[in-house]
Amino acid sequence: MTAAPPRRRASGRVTLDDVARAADVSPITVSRALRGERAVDPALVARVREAADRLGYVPDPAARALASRRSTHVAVLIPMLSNALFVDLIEAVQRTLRPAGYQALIGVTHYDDTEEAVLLREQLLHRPAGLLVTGIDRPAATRSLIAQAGVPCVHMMDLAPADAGLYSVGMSQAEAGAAMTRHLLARGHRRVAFAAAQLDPRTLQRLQGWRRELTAAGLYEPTLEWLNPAPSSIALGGRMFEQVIGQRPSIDAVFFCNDDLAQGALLAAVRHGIRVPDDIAIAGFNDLTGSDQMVPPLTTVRTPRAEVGAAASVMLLALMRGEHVERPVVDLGFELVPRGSV
Amino acid sequence: MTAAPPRRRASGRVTLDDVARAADVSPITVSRALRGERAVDPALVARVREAADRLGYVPDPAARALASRRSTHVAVLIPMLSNALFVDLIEAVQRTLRPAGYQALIGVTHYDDTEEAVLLREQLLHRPAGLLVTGIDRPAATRSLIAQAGVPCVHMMDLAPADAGLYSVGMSQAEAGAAMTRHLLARGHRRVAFAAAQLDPRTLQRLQGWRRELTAAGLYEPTLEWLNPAPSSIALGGRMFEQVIGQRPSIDAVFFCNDDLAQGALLAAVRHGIRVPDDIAIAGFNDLTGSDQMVPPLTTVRTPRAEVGAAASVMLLALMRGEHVERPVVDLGFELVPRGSV
DNA sequence: CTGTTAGCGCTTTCAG
DNA sequence: CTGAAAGCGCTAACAG
Repeated sequence: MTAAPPRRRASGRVTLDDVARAADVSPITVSRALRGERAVDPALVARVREAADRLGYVPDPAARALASRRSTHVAVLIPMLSNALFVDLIEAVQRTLRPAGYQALIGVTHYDDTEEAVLLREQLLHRPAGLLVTGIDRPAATRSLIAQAGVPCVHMMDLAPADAGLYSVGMSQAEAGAAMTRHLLARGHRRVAFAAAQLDPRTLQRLQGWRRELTAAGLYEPTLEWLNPAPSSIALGGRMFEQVIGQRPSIDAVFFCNDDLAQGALLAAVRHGIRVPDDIAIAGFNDLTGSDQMVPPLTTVRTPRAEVGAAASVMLLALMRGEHVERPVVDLGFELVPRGSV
Repeated sequence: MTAAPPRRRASGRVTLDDVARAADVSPITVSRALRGERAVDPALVARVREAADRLGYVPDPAARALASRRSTHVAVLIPMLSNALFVDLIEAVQRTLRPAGYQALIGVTHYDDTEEAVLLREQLLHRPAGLLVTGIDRPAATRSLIAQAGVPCVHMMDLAPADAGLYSVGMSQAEAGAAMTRHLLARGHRRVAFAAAQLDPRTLQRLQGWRRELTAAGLYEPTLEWLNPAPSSIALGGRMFEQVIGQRPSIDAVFFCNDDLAQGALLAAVRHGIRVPDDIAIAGFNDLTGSDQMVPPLTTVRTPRAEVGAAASVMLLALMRGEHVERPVVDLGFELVPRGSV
């Protein structure tokens, strides 16, 4: 009785075994040599490397994921791609993760907690090696989903409390809001409105910063708050600005929570022949593309999103290697950018 | 000599075998029932489904990819995330692919053929189930890389020649460029410049459309072309506009290849006190966010990128299922949007 | 229509 | 420091 003829599904692909045979070592040694895991004789490593290069060997991610229960994917959750802020963030993340052999899986939550939870669950099935999420505030269920996943996670664009046991790279949104408010006050503005859309957690923190400073100056009034849960956009900024000047002509400055709103306001001002900053000052947030080209150029706060994306990725890379991270909370600060609109 | 005791690495995960045991069928039947592949007795399907649901079974993508040599990933290659056009495209792609169980792997080429080839090679290692790329024109090496990959591919935002054997969903960039040019001529403009940045293939096709119409009208002159290979941006649009009016005051209209350039030009015009369209008309392309808010509102061409993303994904879905696609080339057209700037 | 068997290509576990 | 054996969880191939 001879054994049934082997029916191979030969893929034509160069496998670890091929390399092992070529280098005359066992497959596991190839695996270890190539991954740099455990100590392997330098001479063997060189031989294996040479053979792998010669044969054009490339590890199969699926096989690797199956055997190790860990993929080369990093799930990245951001609220919105149409906010240029997150495009810069994503670009930096990709630029850092790719050379290290990781693939970013981008999930867009549309600022929706439920959608974020769904995306998270989906991504977790793919056994990502790491997780990059935007912000700290989220429902307890989602927080524990992340904690239970057993996957390292770094939070971006905000700072976790030091005792939360979370990793985060970002800046204080409240401080940034406060800084711009102080700038407006320092420039002599007294009735400083705060106009916001979307109302996501970070926006609300900026609102807190504004409130704090205005209250400290004895200038706070609830009627100075213009909050709109609709998605932020240039068009909405124009409409909100028209509301403000129509309903409260005494307001002499508007601090918009995002540059797109402020840009829309600036354009509306041009349309209505309102002089900025003489009639009214306008400030934005994030220093998005085009803000420096507005007429007048928009005073804003530059947020270090590219730096955040890069630093968060570097931190995640360390965590994925199982390394200890000295500073789990990294504050990258912000920069007030005074231009002509204030 | 007894065999070594089985050392299970029990992952705690519910596997296909668990479901098979619970439903009292063989694993392969579970596999087939759940995938709807091949005919399986409806009664068995129901039993398997019930067991799977009860146990909370979720297939492991890595195991599936390894065994079938096909993942649930779709590689999506776009030139740039900072062009809002592609954000809309990506959003539509994700919205179509995700419910069908596919994950979009986004690769950004930065309008670079080499980077595109590198990304393609990387993605192909992950054995994507499908491929979505931007545009038709690319080096022969990259084209054959795609052809050799044995993975269905749909091209977006441009139309392949009918006999190329390629799948594409988009619109004629040249026709769109021509249409805007005719509009400018119809509005009485005679010295119509074409200003472009980036100079990617689709931009150059729009240039061709403009050339054709201007030549037909006997108005073509090489000095009317303002081509700049730098990345497109609002700031660059402003600078290019200043060049045009500084060096060729006789030009009475500028057709920008993208809205961000045109927006920058419009802002520069406000800055310089140039009246648009009285002194000079300005036209854009793509109808990006904010174009309708400019002063005056920007005349542009609306490109159906969301529709393209959705239709291309639907076509790819069919191809991935191995279905025959009736119309491999789908022209979704474009729409001239006359506003105040012309 | 259902099952058996043999892998996919890699890494883990346990020894040496 | 190196290796042998045993899967990871699933599907392709080949029967029946």
